[in-house]
Amino acid sequence: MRNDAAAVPERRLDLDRFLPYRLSVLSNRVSSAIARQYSARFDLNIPEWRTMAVLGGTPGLSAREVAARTAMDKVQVSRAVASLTKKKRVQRETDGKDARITRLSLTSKGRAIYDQVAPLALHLEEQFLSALSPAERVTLDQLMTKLARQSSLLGGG
Amino acid sequence: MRNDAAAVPERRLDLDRFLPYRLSVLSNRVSSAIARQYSARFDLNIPEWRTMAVLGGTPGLSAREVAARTAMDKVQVSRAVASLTKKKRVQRETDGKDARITRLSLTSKGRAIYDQVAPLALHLEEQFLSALSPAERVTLDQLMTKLARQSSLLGGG
DNA sequence: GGAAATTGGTTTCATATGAAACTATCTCGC
DNA sequence: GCGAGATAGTTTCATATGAAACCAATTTCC
Repeated sequence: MRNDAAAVPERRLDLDRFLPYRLSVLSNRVSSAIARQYSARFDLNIPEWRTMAVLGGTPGLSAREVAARTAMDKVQVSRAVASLTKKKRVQRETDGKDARITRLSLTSKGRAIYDQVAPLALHLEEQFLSALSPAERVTLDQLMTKLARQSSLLGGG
Repeated sequence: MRNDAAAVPERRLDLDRFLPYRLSVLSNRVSSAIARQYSARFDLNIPEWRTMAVLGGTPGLSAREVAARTAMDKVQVSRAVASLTKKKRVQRETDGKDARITRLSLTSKGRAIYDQVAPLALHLEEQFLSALSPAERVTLDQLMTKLARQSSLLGGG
C-alpha cells in the first residue's frame, strides 16, 4: 500500500459528530434539568447535592473521601461542607485518631432532605432512560464503563 | 397484584451508578484532557475553540447561529468572538440586509490555527474511542442520539 | 407612517470556580 | 524526640460564568 494521503481517510471536524462535544451537551442538559428540580426547591447546588448524596449512602466519610467519590476537588467539597454545615444539614466531628480529619455525616435535617431528593433524582434519571430499552441500558452502562476507563487512562480530569 | 412496597423495586441512590453523575464525570474528563492539549499551546479556551470549530466548517455564521450550533449561550459567544477578534483570528462584517447581524469568519491566521487544532482534536477523540470496537461506536452513537432527543424533550439545558 | 414588540448582540453585576498559598496535624527517618 | 516532608482542609485571588439589564436595528400591527 502506498503511503499517500488517500491511505488515511480524512475526517472533517463536525461538532455534531464530535464525541467530546456531544457528551458535554448531553451532560449539561441532563444535569441542569435535574438541578432545576432540586436547586430552588431545596436550596441545593450541585456540589452540595453530591456531598449529601455520598454522605447519605456512606456516613462518616472525610472531606477527602467525599472528594474522591464525587470527582470534585477539595476546594469544592470544603465549600459545600461549610455551606451545608451552616444550614445544619451536615455535621462534622473530628476524627479520634487524626485531628486533621473531620468525619462528616448528615444531620436528621439533612437526612430528611436526602430522603426527598434521592427518589426525585432517581425518578428523573428514569425519565431520561425511558428512551432506552432494558437491553440498551445495559449496553450503555458497558460502553460508559469502557469510556470512563479509557479516559482515566488518558489522564483526563 | 397487591400494590405494596415490594411491587416497586426500590433502587438506592449510588452515585457510581447514577447516569447524570457518570455523564458529568466522563464529559469533564474528556473535555479537560482535550482542552489541556490546545489551551496553553494555542491560547484557546473552550468557548473560543468551539466558535472557531463551527466557523472553520461554516464561515459567515452570525453570533446567534454560532450559539445555536455550539449549545453555548449568546453571552459566551459574544465574549469568545470579542476575544478572537482581538487576537485577529476571527473577523466580523456587518450583514448587508440586517445591520444588527454580524457575519463571522476565520481570518487566515485563524484558519491556520484551526488547521492545526482540528486534526489534534480528532486524534484525541480517536484515542478515546479506541476503547470501543467499530460496532460499539455505532451503538454508542445511536444511544447518545436517543438520549439527546430525550433530554431536549425533557427540557434540559 | 409610527408606536410597540421582537431580535441580535453587548455590558453589568453577582456568583461560581480552581490554582496556589496557607495553617494545622501527622509520619518518617534518624 | 525532632526536623523534613507529606496530608487534610481552608482561604485568597484572579478568572469564568450566566441572568438580567441594556442598546440598537428590525419587524409587526394598527
